[in-house]
Parts: sequence; structure tokens; C-alpha cells
Amino acid sequence: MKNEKRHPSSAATRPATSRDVAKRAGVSQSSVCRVFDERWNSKVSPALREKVLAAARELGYCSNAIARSLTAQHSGIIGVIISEDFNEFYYDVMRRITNSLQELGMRVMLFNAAPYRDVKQVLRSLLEYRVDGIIVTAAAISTVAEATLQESPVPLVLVNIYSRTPFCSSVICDNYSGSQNMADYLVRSGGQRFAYISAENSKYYDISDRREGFLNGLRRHGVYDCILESGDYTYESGKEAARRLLDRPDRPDTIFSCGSRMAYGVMDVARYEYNLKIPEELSVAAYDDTFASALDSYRLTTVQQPSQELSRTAIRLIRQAIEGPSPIETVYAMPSLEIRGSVRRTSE
Amino acid sequence: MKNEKRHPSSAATRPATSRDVAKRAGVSQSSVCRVFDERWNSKVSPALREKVLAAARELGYCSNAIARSLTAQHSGIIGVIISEDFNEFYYDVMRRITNSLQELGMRVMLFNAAPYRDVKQVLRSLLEYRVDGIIVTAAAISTVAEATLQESPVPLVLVNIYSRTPFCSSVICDNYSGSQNMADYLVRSGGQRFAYISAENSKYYDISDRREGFLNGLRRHGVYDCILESGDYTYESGKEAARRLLDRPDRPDTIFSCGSRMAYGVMDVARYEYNLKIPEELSVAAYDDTFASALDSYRLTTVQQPSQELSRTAIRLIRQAIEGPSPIETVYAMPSLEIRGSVRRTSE
DNA sequence: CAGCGAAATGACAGCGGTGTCATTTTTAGT
DNA sequence: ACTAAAAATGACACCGCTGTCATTTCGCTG
Repeated sequence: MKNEKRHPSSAATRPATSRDVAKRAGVSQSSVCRVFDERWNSKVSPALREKVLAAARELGYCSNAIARSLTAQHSGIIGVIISEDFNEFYYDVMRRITNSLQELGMRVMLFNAAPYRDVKQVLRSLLEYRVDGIIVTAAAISTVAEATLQESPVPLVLVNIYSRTPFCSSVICDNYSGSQNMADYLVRSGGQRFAYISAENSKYYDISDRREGFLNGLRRHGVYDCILESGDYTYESGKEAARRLLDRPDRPDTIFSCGSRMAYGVMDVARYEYNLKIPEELSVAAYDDTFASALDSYRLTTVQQPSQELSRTAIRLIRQAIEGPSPIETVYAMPSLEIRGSVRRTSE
Repeated sequence: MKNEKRHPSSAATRPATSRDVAKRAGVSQSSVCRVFDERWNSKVSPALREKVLAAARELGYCSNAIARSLTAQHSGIIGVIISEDFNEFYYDVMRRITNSLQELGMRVMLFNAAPYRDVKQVLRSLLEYRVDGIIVTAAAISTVAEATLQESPVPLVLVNIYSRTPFCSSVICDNYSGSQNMADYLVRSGGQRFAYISAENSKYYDISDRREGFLNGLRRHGVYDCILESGDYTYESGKEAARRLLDRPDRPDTIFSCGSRMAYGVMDVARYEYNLKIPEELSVAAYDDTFASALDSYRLTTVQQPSQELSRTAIRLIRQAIEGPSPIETVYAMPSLEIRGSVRRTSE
């Protein structure tokens, strides 16, 4: 479906500059800039401002942020790196970060750091554009990537990336506590035989804290036994793990998964293949609160990461770092339990 | 948790320039640039290149894309506007677009156009940064926003925004055909009494095509009756609509919802509140294929928008428009039916 | 080894703003 | 009305890179 009309690009007339406006208004170029500079425009006579604005309007003048950045030595751009396999949660974080930065008058330059893609190159691009700061939001980022980021000459803030040797500020959700609290809850709800489904992957940042927190939480209640299974975060892998677990002679009565998608798999296999009633015959819980968890068909009890707190803190940290020298800060955000109906409650 | 270390910003040493490198290497600044310019670096003597690269490495030189954009008259940046209430589908589209642009060596400047936020301001920001093109990806964009965009002096591509008077290229998913095909399928599957749940909202772009396509699809099979209900895209509103529908004396046996979240609500209410078996006693289908549709608890038959085709086409169109004058093109992407188990199949 | 053309390198003027300083205009004080 | 100080405006160098043109260097041939 073609059309006779053409894109504006065909006009090919380069945008008006402050000099063009100046000439048209019969004033100096400096004055034009002053009119468009908030810090100065109060000190410009109404007459001149009027002339300039009129000329600018006629020429469709729009000041050039690129040129401004050149002298200003800062671009007003924040680089945001997000990992390729971003799930719902990180989308939410990204959305919030974008919103906040936008409201603060900063621009977001978005990059997708697929695990296979060279993070070094992404960082290079960011630096070439002289971004004022970088926020790395990632569900999973390789440790080599971490090493690369370490060399960044511009302020950097990590979201949910735990670095053993912090080289920049970061805000991370306390995986350990989240899992531990869930363990508390599950034990107090009357769980007897526990299983944990992990999704460890060497090339990604490890979330072993979720496992350790859970196991330790159990131990604090005198439970030293927990069946360990693993998947790869997908629904299918959750189903497979569930089959292995439910086929065991010592079938668990409570399953905690480190990701909610796998938990949906567990629930569906349990209900439709093993005819188990949830939560009566099997309790299921998971880390990460995603959309489907709230649906009546799942009502999955989860550990919810506070995306708002995470993004707010990330923004605060990056602003601080840009503002000037500031100490490196590692902020822990506390996840909360989202209690729904997938866990049986007998005791307490 | 503070730390003695500090952010790189504290170093406050401005990045090395090509002149710095030139001085250090004892060559001219022009030569430095040539070494870093792919088009020229073959015509530079190995000796000089070596000197320059060594100096650059020592100084941690990174060429300044901002300065380059200034003379080059193009920034290598594509503005991407995405609507605030972006759902899973648009996240996917955005992810693909980001990936493609990144691979093509272009940068993405992301903006979130909340309905309440001034699109004019977003556009202004984009123009100030002299973006080479703009892609507007939106689930919902107001018509006033559309008017603003119309004035954009840079190439623009609309994704899933149907404009009656096309002023720029766009790629849109054929809502009408998608619904019509679903109507075909539902009738041929043996549906008798149909209902359609809409989500019309004046301030957003209207998706009445989905309704019209559906109704027309039914008519083509001699079905002139279809109960109309409405919600607001949310799970809860779907549940409410379902209750109203299922309370009717002439209860429908087939419900098509213009959004999948509402369909989940329909399914859950039907099963858990009305004890209806799906698909035996009630068929449910929806527009938009989101994650939960594939789960065993729903197995929702949907109209799936081809996110890959949409993003690919958007990229092609924007590149064409940037390349040079090109005719305005409106590309229709055909959605496909994702047949799962939520629709009963009796006839055929 | 002079002499020539090709290749490599350097010098320099922009790109569109900002910031500083000089100049002009306005305002106020006596 | 005259002058000093304050305010408004203009002139201009510079931000870091690109592109053009001038200059230098190099490789060959006779």
C-alpha cells in the first residue's frame, strides 16, 4: 500500500540553527541562545524575547542538544543496560526507571546485553555518547561482563547484581532474606517435606543466595532435609522437575521454586498429571511475583521483589554519583511475601 | 553500607580527546581521527597507526560520538516511544526493535509516553537530540498525540497505530482479519451463541476493528447475533463481564475477548464460580497471545500478533525513510491463530 | 640521482551551541 | 542634564570531531 506522500526526510532541509534565528530576528546569536536558556531568559528584555520567539517559531527552531552537550561536558543521557532474557519483573523496573529519568529531564539510552553479545561493545557505545551515568538492570549478567563494567569511567549503578567486591553503588534485592522468610512461612504453615527447585547457571550471575537462604531458613526451624531439584526458569523445566519430585517415594509436600514460571509448571503437573489438590495435598511457592501468580487458577504465594524501591534507589544512587564524588553504597531492598492460596495452612 | 571506595566520577578527569592522543603520539589530530575512522584506517601507515593506538590505549581514549554527530548531521540515534501501559506484547516488540537497531549500530533513546504526559514534550526532546528517526510503538496512544507526531520533521514509523490519514509509514497488525479469522474458527468449531468483550476507551486509539472483524466474521456464516460486553483490559474486568454474561438467560457458549487478560478472568469465573467445564460447556478465545495463555491451566486459543514481523518491518521502514525520500508505506501484518484447548470442537 | 605521481600526513575551517568578556543601552542619583 | 552603575546585548573563542585542501613523504622510472 504505497502512497504519494513522502516522509519528512525528503524535505532534506536541515534544521534551523540559532544563527538562522538570529539573522531572521535581527539580533545576535548569543541572544537567541539566552532566550532558550532557562537560567538566562529572565534577564532578556521582553522585546527581544518576543522577536526571537517569533523568528524561532517561523523557522521551526529546536535547539540542538548534541551541540549543547559538546560544551556542557555532559549529555543528559543515562545509559540503561538490560539483560536479553528480561522477564516481567525487569520490564517493570525498566519502565519505572525510564519514567523517573524522564521526569528528571534526563534521557535514556537503552541497550540490550544479551549474554552472548559483547558487553564491552555496549559499554563502548555508551562511553562514546558520553552518557552521564549507567544503570545496569539485569536478571542475569555474566561475570566477565562485570569485569568489563568495572572499568567504566562514568558513574555506574547496578540493580540486582551482587558483586563480591563492590566497585560501584548498587541496589539489590535481598535474595537470602526473601527465601529465608519464605522458609519461615512454609514451616510455620505446616510443611513437612520440602523441596527446592533451583536454576543455577554458571554463565549468569548466581542466585545461590535464594537456595542458601531457604535452606538456612528451614534449618532454623530444625528442618535439615530438603530435596534439591533444578530447572532453567522455564515453565517446561518446572514441569519436568515436578515429575521427578512427585515420582519420588519420599514425595515432598512443599515445593519452593526460585522462579515463578517453574512454579506454574509444578502446579499444573501436580494437579493435572498427579491429581493432587493444591494446597491441600501439595504446597507450592516461588520467588518472583509475576502476573499469572495473581490469577485464580494459580493464586501462587510468592516472594515479591519491590520493583518500586529498587528503581527509586537506583535513581537516587545514580544521581548522587553524577552529582559528585559520593561513597559507594550497597543498598539492600527487602522483598515481601505475597501470601495467596497455594500454601496449605495447618498449624499456628 | 557505605564504603571507602568512590565512584569514578570523583576522578573528575575529563576524557582524553583526539588532540590529547595526537600530542602524545606526536602526530596530527587529523591522523588520530583517521585511525579511528573505518573508512580511512586502511590508508594510514602501519607505523602511524601503531603509535596512535598505543597513545590512545595509554590515555584510555574513546572517540566522542556527540562531537561526531555534530558535523555528521546525524546522531545514529533512533527515538523509540512506547506507551506507558505497555503489555507483554509491546515489551516483546520493543526488545526486538532494540536488538535489531543495536545490531545495525544504531542507538535507542527510549521514551515512555504515558497518556497523561505531554507527547509534545517527548517529541521535542527527541528532536533536540537530533534523532535520525522515531519509532512509535504503542498499545494505546491518544489521537492528540497523533496530531503532534504529524509535525515531526524527522522520519517516523508507527507500530500498531492506525491512522486514517497516513502521514508516515506504519506497520499494523490487521485487527480486522485477526478477529474475522477467529470468528471463522469459532463458528466452524461449533459455536452457537456468541459474545464479544470489548475494551473501548475514547482517549486511546480505538480497536473497534477487532469488534467489527469479529461481528463480520460471524455474519459471513449467517450468525447475526452476538452479545456485546465490555471491560477495561484487566483480569478483574474480565471476571465481571463474565458474570454478567453467564447470568443471562441466553447464556453464550462462546466468548471472544479483545484482550487475553480479560479472557483469563472469564475462564476463572466460568470454572470456579459457575462450575462450567472449558471447553466442553464454554468456549473462550482472545485477542493477543500472552504468556499465561500457554499454561496448562488456561490453554487459551488466541489471535497472535506477529511481533517479529512487526518489529522487522518497523526497522525496515525506518531505515528506508532515513536512507532517503521514500514513499509512505502502510504494511499490514497478518496475525495468526494460536489454537489451544479452550475452544470446543464439535463440527467440521 | 633528478623528477614525477601517488600516497600519507598535516593544517584549518566549520558543525551549533556555551561562556566570557567587551560594548552598548538603560536606569538611577545628584 | 550629566555621570556612574547596572542591565542588556553582541563578539568571539572554544567544545571534539569531520572534511577539504595543502603539504610532505615515498616509491619508481629513466
